[in-house]
Amino acid sequence: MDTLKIEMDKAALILKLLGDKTRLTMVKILENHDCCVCEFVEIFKMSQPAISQHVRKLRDAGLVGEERKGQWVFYSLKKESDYYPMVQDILQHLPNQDYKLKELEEQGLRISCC
Amino acid sequence: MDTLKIEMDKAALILKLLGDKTRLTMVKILENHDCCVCEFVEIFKMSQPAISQHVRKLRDAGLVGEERKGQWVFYSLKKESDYYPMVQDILQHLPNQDYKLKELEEQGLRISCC
DNA sequence: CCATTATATAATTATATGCTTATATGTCAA
DNA sequence: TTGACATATAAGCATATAATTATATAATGG
Repeated sequence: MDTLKIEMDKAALILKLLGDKTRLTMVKILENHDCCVCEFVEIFKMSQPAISQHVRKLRDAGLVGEERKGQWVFYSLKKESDYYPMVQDILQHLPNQDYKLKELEEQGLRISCC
Repeated sequence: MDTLKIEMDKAALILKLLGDKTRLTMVKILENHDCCVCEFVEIFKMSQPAISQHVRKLRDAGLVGEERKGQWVFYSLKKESDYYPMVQDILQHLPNQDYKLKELEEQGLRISCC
């Protein structure tokens, strides 16, 4: 048991963040694929500001990083985060969400810039 | 990867439950020791109803079980829960909380009935 | 039965959260 | 520069959450 420990306060904050179906699904998707905001808008059938606010919380906690590519901002899981090992352990218990991206591709809505 | 998967909705609910410092600490303590409400009251310096409401949420989710022993009701982690494997994976990232029970014992407040 | 101790529940309140609408910022292409 | 598209931010509102106080239930021991 030489895993790095996370302070209880911080762990609770991270779990609260992940304790929202939208954000949890976002993170699960980001496990395998980077995504931009407009893709999430399509996937979750949710307004752009709502999505923006969710990813901001994930970013503020250091769970995801952002990278601008032209008009788009792509989000990715930050594997360097102190919390990443715990997040990974959580994600492995969740069903793969790739089908959501597949649906996007079929509709021609997947962004593959650059 | 043959771990049983948890539906996203349910996983989010469990994570939200654990996304509270008090409940998260309770569960971490219960990992090693059963506890009764009055012990939690001492540990968290919190009112009895507040504690009661927290453990109720954990019980409603099936994360903990209760067993009456005389005047006391002891709570324990339910290892049979579908969520237990995920919970276990989370707990391993948290610092041991046994010192909280040690403090109780030193004050003679640990309940060891039966 | 009564008093004490432990726990649960109900009602209330303050704060947190997540969404909406409106608006601002940023990039691209004509 | 202007218009279109992508994203971010701010303000407002409705609901959820966690605490408190008051009260109810349950077990124990005189």
